Amino acid sequence: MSGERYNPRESEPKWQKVWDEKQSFLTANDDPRDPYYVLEMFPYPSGRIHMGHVRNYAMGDVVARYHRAKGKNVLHPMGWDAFGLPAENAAIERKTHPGTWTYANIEAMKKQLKSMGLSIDWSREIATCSPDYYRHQQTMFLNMLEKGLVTRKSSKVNWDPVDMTVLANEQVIDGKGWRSGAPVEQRELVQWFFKISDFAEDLLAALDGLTEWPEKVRTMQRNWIGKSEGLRLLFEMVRSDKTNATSIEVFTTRPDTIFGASFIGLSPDHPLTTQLAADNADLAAFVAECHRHGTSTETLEKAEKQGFDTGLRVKHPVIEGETLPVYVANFILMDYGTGAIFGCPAHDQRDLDLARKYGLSVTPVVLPPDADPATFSIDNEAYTDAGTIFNSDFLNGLSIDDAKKAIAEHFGARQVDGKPQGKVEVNYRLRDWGISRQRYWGCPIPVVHCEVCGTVPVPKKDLPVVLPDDVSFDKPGNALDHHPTWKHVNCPQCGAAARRETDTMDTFVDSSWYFARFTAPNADTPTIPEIANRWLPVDQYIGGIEHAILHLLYSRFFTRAMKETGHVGLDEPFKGMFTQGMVTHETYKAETGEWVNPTEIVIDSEGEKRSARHIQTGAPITIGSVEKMSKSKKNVVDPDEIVATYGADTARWFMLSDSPPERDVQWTEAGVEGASRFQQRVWRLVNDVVALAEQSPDTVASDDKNALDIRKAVHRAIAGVSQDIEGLRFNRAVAQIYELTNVLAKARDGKPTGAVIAALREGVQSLIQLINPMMPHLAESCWEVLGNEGLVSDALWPEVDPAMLVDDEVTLPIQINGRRRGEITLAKGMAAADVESQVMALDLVQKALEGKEPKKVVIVQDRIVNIVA
RNA sequence: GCGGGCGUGGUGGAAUGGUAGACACAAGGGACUUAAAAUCCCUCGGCGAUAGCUGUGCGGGUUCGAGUCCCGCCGCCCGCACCA
Repeated sequence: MSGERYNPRESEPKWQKVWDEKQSFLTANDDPRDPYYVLEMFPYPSGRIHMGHVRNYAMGDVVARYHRAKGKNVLHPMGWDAFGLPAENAAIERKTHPGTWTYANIEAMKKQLKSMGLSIDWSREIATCSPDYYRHQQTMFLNMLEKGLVTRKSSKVNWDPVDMTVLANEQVIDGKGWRSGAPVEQRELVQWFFKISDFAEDLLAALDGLTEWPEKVRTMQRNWIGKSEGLRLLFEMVRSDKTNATSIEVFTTRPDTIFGASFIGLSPDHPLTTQLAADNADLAAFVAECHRHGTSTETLEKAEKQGFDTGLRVKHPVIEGETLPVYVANFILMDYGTGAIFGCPAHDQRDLDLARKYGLSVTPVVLPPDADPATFSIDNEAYTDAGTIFNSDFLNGLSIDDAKKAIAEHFGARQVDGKPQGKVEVNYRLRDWGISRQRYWGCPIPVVHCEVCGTVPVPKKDLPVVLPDDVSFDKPGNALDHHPTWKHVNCPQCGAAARRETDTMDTFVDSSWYFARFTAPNADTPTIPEIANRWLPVDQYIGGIEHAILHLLYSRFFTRAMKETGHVGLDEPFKGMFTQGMVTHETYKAETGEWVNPTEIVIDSEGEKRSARHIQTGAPITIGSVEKMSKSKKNVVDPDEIVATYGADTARWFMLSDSPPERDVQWTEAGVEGASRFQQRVWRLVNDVVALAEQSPDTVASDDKNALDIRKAVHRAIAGVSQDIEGLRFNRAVAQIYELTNVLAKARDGKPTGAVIAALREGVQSLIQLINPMMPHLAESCWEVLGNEGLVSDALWPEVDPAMLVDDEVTLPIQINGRRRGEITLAKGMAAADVESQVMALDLVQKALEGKEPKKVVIVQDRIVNIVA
């Protein structure tokens, strides 16, 4: 028996079947135990899982199985983020329906996930492309429409010319579409929006309460929301025949620098610019030029500051009799603030660049600390740091903050055009969330456009608005719009011929509430609020950092919107958030420069030197850098092959060991083999101990020192592993399990007495329970060998005996002048005076002191002794 | 440019201000074997024969004591980026 190797290929499917048959991981909503909701970001059904999924779901499963063992009612569901463009591309390439392709992929991936042995309640599985799911999304869209959380407006949008659809700001990365990578163009389109900006302040403020989120993610969201406090300020215009506008409104965060103002800047898209350009061909050409360059971020960055003098002038608001020129400038954005600024070149680099180019005045008004007001001047670098206001009449001598307050009061009390000249205002960078996508494979937006009644919601009794099946992807663009009949309907209000909305929703809408749907996946309503409120927020959410802004911010907004529409009773969907690192692998390159897959090469090691050659041709292969696994670099490892070769437990164990979970992990063949060896070691240990116990049935002399040491090691491990799993430090939990295994194996090999064997028997029992969340199949097999009734998956987590964590002796390091010179083993908790007399009596101490008295003796109880000679 | 993070053996990484390098991988040596695989044992930051000295990117500081805290550099990574 003990000679047999553990065979995961036999054992893993066996236990998966047992779990299935016993419905081990089904979760009841009415279970009275404490609820615990653990969720990993659901996958896009691309057809195959990758190692990133394995890592993500291995972590989630550890958390789920641990809390199950701790007696919680654990919800651990899985679903599919099933709408999206790849299905349409596949439809074009393979002449299949996007749904056919998607559901086939779901089947394939589900099989793969099941082979991992995850403790998932598959009865709650959802696919966002199913009408059973998206009908509720349509209901909520209409609820949100009623509540004024949805608008339709014409807006300049990011247009992806490859995917032929609109992208949200968040989906544009470095000026390129997040999926297609194509440079994004600006277009003017009528779009549906969720009014996420109404929640900007709340979304920002509530970040402080998300204490179980990574600081990095919170920071990224804070920056994205981009709150800035400033002043809206009216500049009175000097009369001109070019326009009848009487004032220009600007937004500034630096009103304290108003005495240094030297021009007004307008966005090329400012209404006044547009008006002036109508009669001014040169200005029109300038604006057109700005638009040409205005699309990609890269060009923006390098673009020179350019301005166009409109000839208009405004009155300087605080310097009597002085006027300022009005420029149109290429760097001013229309959709931030008011689309107009006042330029203070001395204290803003962009303004300075423009001022130098057009010879405008540069007056410093903030004096750096220690600078001499008589000689301080600005060269080609604006001064943006703290200082004291000068050259500024009634603001002189104030700090920047005080000056801001003073000038806000000053302008608040004055009137221009019958309004206060200045008004304190808060601005956010966060824009409304444009959800319209000109695609077929998405959730239809349930409205009808009627010439008479305008935009009419589809009556709720007519939901869901279902996607038509008979679609063709022969033409580029929106197949829904191209469908011959689908969009032609009668107006639900007046009955006249009308047109269905053919935009579908951004797939980020689908993933903004799936976590709520899991709590009642078959309900007739989007949620059953009492049930959702019991489960939510998700106790532990785990996923990739790439969703730090998009998905997590949208979900936070959507949860608030669901609260306002009565579907849930809370604001924040995710109490604990964890972002795991990527899975990386070495890259391999042939002499031809082509990337080569790891399976096609063999590594030769000679000492520490490694070289690679092609298996078939023997051609030399260059070992390249370690990179994120990607198809393009061919440095991917297929989870199916790993499971087939080593088993799921080995893959899971390796994904959890060594690297801290938030950091990248490097997949190596040697590492996997190490994990696999450990699996065999555990199997052997358990079998050996069982055999020993059978031969030596008599038990327990509890004062046996060796047996006690084993028990202590076991309980230390239980305590440590529990803490590490709760803190998501899986690599440290793994290390502690190794440590315990080493202790137990050593005891097995050391001619164990009856008492030791009894302790060992208990020890391996606990060890298997500690291993269970990580290698559940192995654990079940060992559990069986140990002669337990039932499944280890159903067993409660071992209890820590606090008495076993206490040592009555402790070994203190002895430092002399901060350097370690020796150690002493004393009774734990010994009084400082007693410790001192014991330590001072030591030869090594007396030798070091050379007969002198120590200057000082520091004793930290049970930790350290430091003697200052 | 702004914001955040990180820098520890050959490698991945441990270390509530208290014995730096737990645990693992790689490497080297040995045992068992006809041989191999598997397994087990030993060594493994550097210098040194030992005692010892030295060592956590670099330079300072606080402290009885610093990988950890503070200041200043250097390097790498990530995010945002004409947001007034």
